[in-house]
This record gives sequence, structure tokens and C-alpha cells, in this order.
Amino acid sequence: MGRQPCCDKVGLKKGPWTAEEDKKLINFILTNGQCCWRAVPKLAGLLRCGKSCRLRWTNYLRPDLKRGLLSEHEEKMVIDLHAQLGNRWSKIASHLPGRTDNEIKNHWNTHIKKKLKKMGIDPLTHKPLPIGNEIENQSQQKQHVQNDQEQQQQQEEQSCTATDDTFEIDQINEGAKVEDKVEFVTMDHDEHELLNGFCIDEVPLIEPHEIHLVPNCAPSSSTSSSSSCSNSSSNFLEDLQYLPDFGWPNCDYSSSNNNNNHIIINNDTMGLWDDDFSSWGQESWAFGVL
DNA sequence: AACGACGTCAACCGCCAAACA
DNA sequence: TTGTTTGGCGGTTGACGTCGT
Repeated sequence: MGRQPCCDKVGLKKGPWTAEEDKKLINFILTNGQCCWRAVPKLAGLLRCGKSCRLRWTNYLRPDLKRGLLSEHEEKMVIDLHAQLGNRWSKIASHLPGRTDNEIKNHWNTHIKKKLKKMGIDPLTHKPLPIGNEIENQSQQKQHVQNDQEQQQQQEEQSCTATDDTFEIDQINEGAKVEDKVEFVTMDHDEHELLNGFCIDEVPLIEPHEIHLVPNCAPSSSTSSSSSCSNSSSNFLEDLQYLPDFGWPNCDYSSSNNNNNHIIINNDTMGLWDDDFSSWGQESWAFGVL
């Protein structure tokens, strides 16, 4: 027999998350790490489906998330990657540290699509839009492009069995678009920059004046500009400062700065996170409340 | 000030591949 | 080997905010 069902979906809450629920989920994950999501709602005292918890965490609560609009460079990367990968948002997101597939997908649909159209570029083909008869041709073109993409994808799949990103990038760089090479070169640089210390213009998930997740070696210098916290989640951040001791095995509370209330988490305490946050690439982190 | 249209984005839905018993 | 569950993904929805009239 297989495993137990994810959730019975009876009496489970749906819709926007409340600050209280967020707090419970954050508290649980920080205490226990990410284990099996099915068990999370029960153990965390949430009337939510495990899937919903996972989504909330990965798309909104994860402390390594960047918030706010995508920078121009990130936008450019998304466009380039979309030209090569199509609507494979998770793949695209994997090249943009701190961004989720959902976020990129939304940004694409709401901002980039329009921008490209304004510029006379078809967001599907990434080629100049035909002059006149645009609307009539679009549906036909969509179908055509879809077929082309499918064919291309099939060819890709046939020609390679490896699926890791490095291989894909190599393939992409060998692909038809020469100009994209430049973008990937700069992306590597950017990724490196991001992984080693969060880029300067990043907008952290948690309001900087409330909670900081910063490299221990470099005190936070967040210059967030226009963080737009969602309605339901703005209050929980304030509540976070009242969270109980998370019980990090080797948390160095003694070294927490009284002014900033930073809690220093050494790398060897991050076992719980290894699966998902290895990309943080930091020697240690400070998770604190201002 | 009131209303409707439009834009944004968090959350849900359904499907699929991988993992598991 | 097979059936079931889980986690992840992309598409879609709907609530909420903003803008224009």
C-alpha cells in the first residue's frame, strides 16, 4: 500500500492566511525544519492542507525570499530565460535567487508581457510583432509557436538525458540566440553576487525595521525601497518579535546585539535547512528582530 | 463621493513524476 | 511490480487595491 493521504480536506481552512497562522507555521518550520508537509499542519496546529502550508512557506514566508518588484536586470534575465525555456517558471526562478516561480509568473503576466508588447515584441515568440492583423494572427501564431516549442523541447529531451541546470545553460548557450550568451555571462556574475551577500537593492521578506536576515559577517545594510507586504501578513511580522525561543541547537544568543536583537545562527546549526537553503552560501546568518 | 473598470498577486486547482509500501 | 501518496509545477481564480470617470 502507499502512504497516507495528504489531507482529508474536511474542515480545512482555505483562503488568505492570517497573521496567527503565519506565526504558527514559521515557528514550526524554524523549530523543526521542513519534514513531511502532510504532518506540518497537524503538528503546527493549523487547519490547513499540507500543500497549502508548503505553498505559503515557499512563496511567502521563506526568510531568503526577496520581496518587491523585480529589478531591471532580473526582468531582463526573466525575459532571456523565458525565450529559451518557455513557461517553465520554476526553472526560471532557479536562476533568480530569492524569487519564486509564482512571483516570476505573476510578474511576467502583469508587467513583462505588457512591456514587451509595448516594445513591439511578441511575449510568446520574443520576436517583433507583425504589423497589422496582429490580433487575428495572434491565435494562429500562438498555436504555431506552441508547436515549435513542443518540437524544440522534444528535440532537447531526445538529445540529452541530463537535466541539471548547468547542462541546460550550456545547451542554451549553444542555441540559436547568440545575444543571449551575454546575458548568461552577466547572470553568472549576478548570481554569484547574490549568493554571496544579497544584492544591495534587495527587498527582504520581512520589513527591515522589524526583522533582519543578514549575513553574520556583514551587518544588514538593507536599503529596501518599496516593500509591499500583503494585507494579511503585515501584522504577523510585528507579532514575530513575541515568538518563543526557537530552540536552535547552537544559537548564540549571547552574541546577539542588544541594539538589533540579532540572533546568530552558525552554519553548523543549519542542518535542518540543508536541503533547501544550501544556496544561501553564507557562513552564518543573523535572524533577528529590531 | 460614488461607481465601475482595470491591475495586481496570493492562493487554489489539477495534473504529473517520483517516492514509497 | 503495482497501486497509492506526496511534492512540485504551471495555469487559473478571485479578493483587494488603484485609477479614471
